Amino acid sequence: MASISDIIENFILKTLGDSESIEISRNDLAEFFSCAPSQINYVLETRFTIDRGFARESKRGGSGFIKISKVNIDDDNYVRKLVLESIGDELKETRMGHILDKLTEESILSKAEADIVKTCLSDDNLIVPNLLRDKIRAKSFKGVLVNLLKSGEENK
Amino acid sequence: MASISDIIENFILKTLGDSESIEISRNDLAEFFSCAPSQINYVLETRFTIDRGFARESKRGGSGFIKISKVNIDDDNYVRKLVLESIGDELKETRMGHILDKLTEESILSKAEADIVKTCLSDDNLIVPNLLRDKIRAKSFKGVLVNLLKSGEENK
DNA sequence: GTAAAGTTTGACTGACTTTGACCAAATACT
DNA sequence: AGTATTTGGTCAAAGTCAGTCAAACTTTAC
Repeated sequence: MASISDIIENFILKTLGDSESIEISRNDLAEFFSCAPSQINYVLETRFTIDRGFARESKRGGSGFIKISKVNIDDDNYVRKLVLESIGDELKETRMGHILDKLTEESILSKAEADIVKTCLSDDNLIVPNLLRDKIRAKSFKGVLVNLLKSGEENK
Repeated sequence: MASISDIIENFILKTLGDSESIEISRNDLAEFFSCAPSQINYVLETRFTIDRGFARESKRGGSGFIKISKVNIDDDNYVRKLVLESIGDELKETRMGHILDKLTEESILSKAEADIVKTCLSDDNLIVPNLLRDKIRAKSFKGVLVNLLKSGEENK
């Protein structure tokens, strides 16, 4: 069964549709779904993240709003940023999943390729202590991304 | 005599029927059979394994689930043999390279896909002691192969 | 009859969700 | 300006699922 959070996520996605961005009212949405306002934040924080290709802005006070926009990526720069800044020395499975989904959406990787990475670097398969797992994943995943940049370079 | 585990196994098999996959609730099932929830895990771990042609996914927390899907292992004999017999518990980088080349030759994998696996599971990236490295590689690589069988099944 | 293998149980852990009390910022109205 | 009102933000507690592991029990094999 879908949770409220899932339902709200889908509602927002649908509302977003093909638009580049939308503005919502946190309180209105919360009332519409009969949930706590902070539930809206929860949905935004867990589903409309940078890794999944969204950016958020908001304003408080009278006629305040929450704006959700799609991040449009210049391929190389997105990947480069991931490698150089965003990922760091540790990477959790969930976060890698989101990034891979985004890369697939942007046709930087095929779904088959993304699935391969997910499998290779899953918690299940990386049979080592937790912290080390995240470290290996970060290193390996960045390796894949760097290769991506390299092979992209060849086709120019 | 049929143990509870056998009964649960049959129940799941029957529920699965001709479907490619089903989602169950661990707690509901446990309550239905008046057993400990972990008994469900036991059934899954002993009966719905890769070797028997099943894959599992799950989510915890509110509206969590356990998803069981079929994997057809009988189909592609080469890959199947690799998974079940040939690879074993350890796999050296060189050998994996050879296998991947073979898979590419046979058009079971694209070169890009093979390269991704090579990168993910290279000695360079798997920053752990040597023996452990080969173990991780064996497990991860077999995971990739099983997924291959699984997705092969979907395209029919 | 004993050892090994398979099964059952439950305590503990971890992941995800929901809720509400309290906080901070921006506007609207004196 | 100063204060009330209207937003949204944060955080922690409670709730809801599934995972793990080891001890106890049962069946099977020898």
